This record gives sequence, structure tokens and C-alpha cells, in this order.
Amino acid sequence: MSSHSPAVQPGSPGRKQLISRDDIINAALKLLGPNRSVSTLSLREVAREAGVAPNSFYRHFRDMDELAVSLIDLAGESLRQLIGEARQRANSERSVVQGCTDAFMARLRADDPLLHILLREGTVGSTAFKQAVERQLNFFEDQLRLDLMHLAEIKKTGLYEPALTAKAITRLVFAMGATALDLSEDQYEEFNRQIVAMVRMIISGTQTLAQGQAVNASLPD
Amino acid sequence: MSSHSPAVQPGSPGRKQLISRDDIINAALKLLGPNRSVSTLSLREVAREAGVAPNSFYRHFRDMDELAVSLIDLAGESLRQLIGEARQRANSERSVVQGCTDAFMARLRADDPLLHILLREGTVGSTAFKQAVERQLNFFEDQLRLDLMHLAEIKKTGLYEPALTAKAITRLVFAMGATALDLSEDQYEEFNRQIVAMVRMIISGTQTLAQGQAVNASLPD
DNA sequence: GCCAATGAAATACGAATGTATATACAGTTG
DNA sequence: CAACTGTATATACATTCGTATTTCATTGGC
Repeated sequence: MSSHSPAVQPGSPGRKQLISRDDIINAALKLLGPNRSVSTLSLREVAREAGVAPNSFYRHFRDMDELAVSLIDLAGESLRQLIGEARQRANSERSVVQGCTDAFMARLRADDPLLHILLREGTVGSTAFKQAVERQLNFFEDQLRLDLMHLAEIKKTGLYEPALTAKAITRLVFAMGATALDLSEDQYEEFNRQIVAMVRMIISGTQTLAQGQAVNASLPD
Repeated sequence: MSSHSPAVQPGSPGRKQLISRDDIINAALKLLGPNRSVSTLSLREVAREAGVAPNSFYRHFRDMDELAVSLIDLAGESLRQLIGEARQRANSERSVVQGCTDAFMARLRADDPLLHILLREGTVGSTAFKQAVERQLNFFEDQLRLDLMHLAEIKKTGLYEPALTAKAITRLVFAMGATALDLSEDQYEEFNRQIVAMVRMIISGTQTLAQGQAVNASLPD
């Protein structure tokens, strides 16, 4: 990430150094967990975890809301990079879906706090908060839409409303992922299977609808 | 709902009556809004809104978490009844999907706080909280599954993994509904269209997959 | 008609929170 | 070395919170 912090060596010898934005962000991430959402974090709590006076928080963020938005943006960047790598390793349709899903699930199992944020905090909090999550989700949808259109062209399959298809897949995967955060270890495999099957349903559906549309395009409804 | 409250006539004449569970529940509902989630309500705040001493809260709920679970159960019952009515009015496949969606959207536009709870609070809060939401969602999935199987039999269409199909539809509709709570009035129509199209994708997909499975059931993968 | 019992309100306490104000300290200039 | 500037800390204050304890009003039984 583009370090806005004043380039301080964290491992400086004996003396207490300057506080960086990242110190505070990391402290916030450390506090998050299955039962702690960003909106329940208090300013003092984050400052305490960062080993910093409460007031020093204001040097870097106007309030907790601004920190929350930073966390969301960070989470979005992180997950997009992850998915981007998975996408590059794949080429056929099946392996793209499977590859991205696998990468997503792996990150899910790793209990990455950044992923938690994106998955479960999109519906609560301030307006700025929700808009930030929405923005990140739109990035995913747009990228997925391009992938789907590309694949449809290669495989000569139809694609009914690419944007809508991408949105459906994205929202469904994120919604399911949010519930998966509370699963036990041995439920992951079944869950993974379900996710893949659901995505296949949508893809199969969008192709079928496109065919129907192409065959008798003039029939009403 | 099964009234656990001490069967008090709320409209009793001039006398200050016993506090009922429902008074507290209604106060909590009144406080909820686009930017207020159940988990941010404080005990004192709810008591204040109910016109009741803070301690009187404990007469009816052990803590806010218990109130939250009650709210979720209530929301589930309410929405299930709504969907149930819409379901009875319908008969053909199209009108079932369309009818339920319309009923759902209508309630969405009415800004019913009960619906808010079910839609946006499934991913935050205590474990008991999340489990309560999950339980309500499972009710919907199960009912939808039965409907889908029934329709598939009538229309002689296939149905690939009924439970999974029902789950996908439910989760997707709820996830989309959660984001719709922040839409402006003139975006609802387009949103409604999107929801219906997404559900059609899934249904079309599950039918297509079932056909493929039936045709060459022995082919690997 | 009085008395115990029940349920709600009042008061109180300790903890935690967001933030305003004042202080100490490092690094840079002259 | 002295003055200045920016950063982090310390102290303080008013709120709010959850809840323990106490007080009060109403009620039903005798």
C-alpha cells in the first residue's frame, strides 16, 4: 500500500519513535475478530492497542469513521490483488471460477481480518462506511464482468446482462463468505462445494437466458 | 407471537400499568434506522424511549442480547407471514417468484424496521445474535426449497440440488435487499428488475444443470 | 382496614468514552 | 546555544453506560 506514513524505521533502538498511520491501522486490525466489528471499536481502545495516547489518534484520522474507511479501502486492495493473482494463473473458464473461489476460500480460512471487514461490515455503520464497502464491491463486479465477457467470447457462449451476472456472483459469494467466517474447520470443504455449485448455477443460467434471448429475441417476456 | 408478557391489557383506563415486553420491543424498533443497528443500541437508550426506568429492563430481558434475539425472531415471523400470503396468492412459477419478490420489495420500501434487522444485522453482533438470524434464514430457505420442488414437479423441469438453489436465492435476495435500504425512491424500480433477473438466472441455471445431469448422468465432472 | 409482597422508580457507583487544554520533548533553524 | 515548530503525552471534564442497592407505590389477602 502507498505508505502515507512518515517513513519511520519501526525497529529504531531504544527511543520511542514517531507514530505512523500504519501503527494505528495494525492495532485496529489486531482488535478485530469474529465478535468484534469495526463499528464497535473505540478510539481509546485502538490507541491503547497501538501503545499511543488517545489524542495522538487525531494526528492521523479525524475520527473512527475515517479509520474505518481506510481499513475498508485497504481490505479491498488486498483482496483484489489476491484475486488478480488467481486470475492470472487461470485460463479456461472452469479454472478461473475454481481458481478465484479457491483463493477466496483460502484467505477465508486464514481468518484475515481484512477480509472480515469486507465481508461482514457492509451493512452496518455510517453512510461513509457503507459507501466505502459498496465502492470496493463495485470494483470486484467490474473486474468480474470483464472476465465473464472475455470468457463468453472465447467459448462462444451467451452472456445475459454481464453486469448483472457479475453483480449476482459477487454479492452471493460475499454473502456466503460472511456466514462462512463462523464455520468450523471440517465444514469448509462442503462450504466450498456449495459456493462453486452456486456460481455454476448463475453462470449456467446467464448462458441459458442469453440463448433463449438470441433464439426468439422478439417474443415478449 | 407467543406473548410471554404477563397478559396485561395495554389499553387499561387511567392507571399506570405494568410494563410489557412489547413496550420495550417497540421502543427498540423505534430507535432503529438506516444508521442505527441493534448492536449499537444501549440498554438505557431503549428504556428511555420506552419511558421506563433502566432497571425495569431486566424484568423482561436478561440483557440487550436477549432483546436482540427476540427482535430477530419477531422479524422472521413477520416476514415469513408476508411471504406466506404472497405465496398463497400465486400459483404459476412466474407469479410465485414475481409475487414474493414484489411483496419483499414493497416491505422494503415501507422501511419496516423489522426487515432492516433481518437484512443487515446477520453478520455482526454476538454469536447468539448471528445464530438467530441464521435460523430465520434457514426457515426461508426450507420453505423456498419446498416451493421449488413443487413447481419443478408441476412444470416438469429439472431442479439441481433444491436445497442449494433455495439457499442461493435466499442469500442473494437478502444481500441485495440489504443494500437496497439505502437507495432513493427512484432507484427502486431498476433494483426490482435486477432482483427478478438475478433470481431468474439462478432458476434457469438450476434447471439447465439438472438437464445436463439427467442427459449424461454418468459423465465425470 | 391493615400488612406483607410485588414490581417499578430513584439514586448511586465505577468504568469507559470522546475530546479540550496544557505540558514535555525532539529536530530544525538562526 | 537559544528560540521555534511540530509531535506525543498528560491531565481533566462532561457524558454515557451497565448494574447494585434502596425507596416507593400499588395490590391482594386476612
